[in-house]
Amino acid sequence: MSPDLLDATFAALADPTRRAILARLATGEASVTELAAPFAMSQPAVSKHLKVLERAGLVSRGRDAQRRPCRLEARPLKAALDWLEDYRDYWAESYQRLDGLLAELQSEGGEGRTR
Amino acid sequence: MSPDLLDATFAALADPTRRAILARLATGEASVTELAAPFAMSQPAVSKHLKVLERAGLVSRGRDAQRRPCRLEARPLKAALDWLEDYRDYWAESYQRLDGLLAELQSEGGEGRTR
DNA sequence: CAGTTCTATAACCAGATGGTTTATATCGTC
DNA sequence: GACGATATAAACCATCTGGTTATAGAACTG
Repeated sequence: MSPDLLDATFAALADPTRRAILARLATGEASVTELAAPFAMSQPAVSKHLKVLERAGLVSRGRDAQRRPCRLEARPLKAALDWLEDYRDYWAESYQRLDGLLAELQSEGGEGRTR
Repeated sequence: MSPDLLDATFAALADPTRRAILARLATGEASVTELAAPFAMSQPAVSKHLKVLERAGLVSRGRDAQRRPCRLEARPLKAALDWLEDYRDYWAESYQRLDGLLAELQSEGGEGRTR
């Protein structure tokens, strides 16, 4: 997976408002105003959060008259989870068995990116 | 788990440099300069990244003479993974069976936080 | 067509982030 | 005690983030 998408996904998840939005969307589609209702913040603020979620591919949007219903897209969540799975051995069992882990990690490890 | 810790954990993971550092630490303890070597950035920049990881509880540090060896702490990774697990049903199987999910999500969903 | 509702955009602001360079502290060695 | 190596801290800067208010667009309703 492209690192940039992982970046965007983890960044999107690093905000409690956005996690709450995802939680709400797990119960079904919702419009922007429906999503904004529980929060003590303006509607444009929620629209911005939705854009962040959209950029990460976590939310897609439809069209229903003047409403733009939001739907949860879980594929990036799976990618994030897959990344985390590589570290499962660290809190499980014997703190050993990191054999298969290394090969997987090296692919991103030696990048030398500047940012 | 406290939302702030989840915030810090996901935010820490949203940077490829920091993920690479964690990958390196999965192979064992390392000093700051060892960690900085693969990257095209100054050593203080890496120290800053380490501070972010430390704040998220993902890295702990020891003392070995003038070296401050870093060690991976995976517990926050488990917390992040646990959060993601709640959405597993979304990419698996039938896109149904979200029953048990709701109760779990409601705890964070209705916060109404401002930031 | 006028008004209302839903959403997006623009302009602005404070604070965080990610990097830099320079300086300072800590520790072992000679 | 001076030097070299390791790491932190400080000051600075550009950009991003998360919020605001105000405005504009898009689509239904009377």
